Amino acid sequence: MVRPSHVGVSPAQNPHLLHLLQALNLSITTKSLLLTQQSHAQTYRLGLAHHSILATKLISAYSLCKLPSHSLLIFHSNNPKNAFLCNALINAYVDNLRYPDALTLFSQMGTQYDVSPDDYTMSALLKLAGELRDLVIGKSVHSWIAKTGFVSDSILMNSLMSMYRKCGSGSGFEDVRKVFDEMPQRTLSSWNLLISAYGVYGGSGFSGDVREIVERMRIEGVGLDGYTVSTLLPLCPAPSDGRRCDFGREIHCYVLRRNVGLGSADVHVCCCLIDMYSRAKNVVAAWNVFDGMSSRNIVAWTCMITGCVHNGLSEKALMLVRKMQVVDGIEPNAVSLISVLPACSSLCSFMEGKQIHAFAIRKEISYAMSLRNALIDMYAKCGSLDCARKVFDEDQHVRDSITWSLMIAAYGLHGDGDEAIYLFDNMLKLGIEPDNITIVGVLSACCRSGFLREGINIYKSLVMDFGISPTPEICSCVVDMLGRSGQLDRALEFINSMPFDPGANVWGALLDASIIHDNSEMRDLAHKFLTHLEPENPSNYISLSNVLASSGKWDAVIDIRSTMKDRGMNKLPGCSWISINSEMHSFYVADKNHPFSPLIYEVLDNLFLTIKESFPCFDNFDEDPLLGSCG
DNA sequence: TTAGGGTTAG
Repeated sequence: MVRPSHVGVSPAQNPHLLHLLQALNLSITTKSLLLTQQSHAQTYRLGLAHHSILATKLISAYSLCKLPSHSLLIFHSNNPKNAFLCNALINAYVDNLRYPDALTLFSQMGTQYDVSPDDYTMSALLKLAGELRDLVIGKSVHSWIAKTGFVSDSILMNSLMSMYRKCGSGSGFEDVRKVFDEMPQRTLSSWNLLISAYGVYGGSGFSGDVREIVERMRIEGVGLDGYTVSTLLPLCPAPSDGRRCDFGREIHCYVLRRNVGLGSADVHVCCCLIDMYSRAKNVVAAWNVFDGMSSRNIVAWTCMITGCVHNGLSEKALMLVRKMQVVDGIEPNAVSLISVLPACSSLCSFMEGKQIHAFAIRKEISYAMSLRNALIDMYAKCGSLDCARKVFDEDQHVRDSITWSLMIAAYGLHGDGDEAIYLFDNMLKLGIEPDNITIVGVLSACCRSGFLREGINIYKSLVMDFGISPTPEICSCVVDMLGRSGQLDRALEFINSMPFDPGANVWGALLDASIIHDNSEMRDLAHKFLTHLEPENPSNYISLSNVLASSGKWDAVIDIRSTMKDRGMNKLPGCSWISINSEMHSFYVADKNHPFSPLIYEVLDNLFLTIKESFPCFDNFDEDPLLGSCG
């Protein structure tokens, strides 16, 4: 294709022009506004303000500095227009999310400026179509490519794959693969886009495993680069997926052997490795990758923090937040704080959580919705409903369905069913659609507060008026509500009417309820199903064993304990903990190892006495098998 | 001047 010639002399003939081009290339690489403005001023000083190559570069440079309006001024001051100027401005609009302006300019190219769109124009439009998820525009460009014979342009075809990957069309992976299959020439990016599409669509429309794509790459002699690796690693299954997780390790070995990317200096690849090992519960391997990195950015630190939190290493996660500032001088951002807040919850470390909140306020990032949601969750789980509510009330315009769900669940957790229902009603009145987690939150709140009628009414209304399909978790809440209120027959009737096979959580709810209400027939039924569904879960045996022991049925207890022994089942004893003056105190059931044990049990005995006096129905309190060990 | 990668809340 013949390109329009630029106005003015060539860079080789004019050293000033060459110098300015180099300066503008540097402005583009560094995204420096100062350098862009200085270069812009120089174009006037040297009488090159209307040189179209410089103008094109200036349009791109101002766009990268997030000033597309400046790009437009440059465009207007250069005549006649050519494809370079138009494409640069269309790209500036697309990159700065000004999609309608990009489309307007595209339509003006032929009508107003007498410029024909080219492959670069189409590439920009494919990016726009992808961002807008506009398949009509995307398919129009596809037709243009087919008509003009640009199918041999592998970069443009890669843009087409990218568009189909973003838009999805119901055919999912198939559309992307079709473009890939029909490409006369492929680049490594074509393979990377294919793998990326596999990740987006989970391989639907593709019968094989992602490993088959990698194997094809090997057969065709295409090596993996940093992009390939960081696209593949998130697809490696964690052990909980029930599949082998060797693939991630194989990729890691490949990275080390071939020094993919820049090996330990490739932050992207290392972050993906940390994430892969963390998901595989191999936090030691994740830590080794992190320690071996030659330089770490905020994402790397946050990856490692997340890895620690997901693997129960809460103290280490909090330590990393301090260390990232001291060692690398990197301040945590909103994502880092969101990642570490669950560590405060799991340690019940209210003060640490509050310090993180204060830090977010100081750094003026506390308004971010995700961070506020994480703060609500942390405060509720650390026992401060008031602080959670303060964050919730801060700005009613910065609330999404998760914000509401968290606050409803917080009231449920703290036994305030009335407020949970009140908030749920308000949420519906404001037109915010509840999702399954909101529903579980409000039903659990009803259950905990003993609000059977209210809970059942909410459930019925959601199914009848909102057309919500009950999930196993929602059904489990209903069984729990009915069971705890003593309506065991109704709970069983509900289980039998469920549109799917009841899972362990449903039978578990019935088992707990039948133990509370001493219904041995229902208890044995629930236990039978539960152990059938989860034969290796020790909790299912322990709960029954405790009940049988309390009623003196020692033969049955011995049977259960020997079954557990035969199957090698061990259950870690439950543990509670509390942080007092930054010191953690933990307690097991009937634990008397704490130095203040005599005092603690004295206070506990007094509490039991007070409850007994207030509620005579608790006369058999200290004979209760679940509480007897405390006294 | 056109394509592809990493961390986050219930």
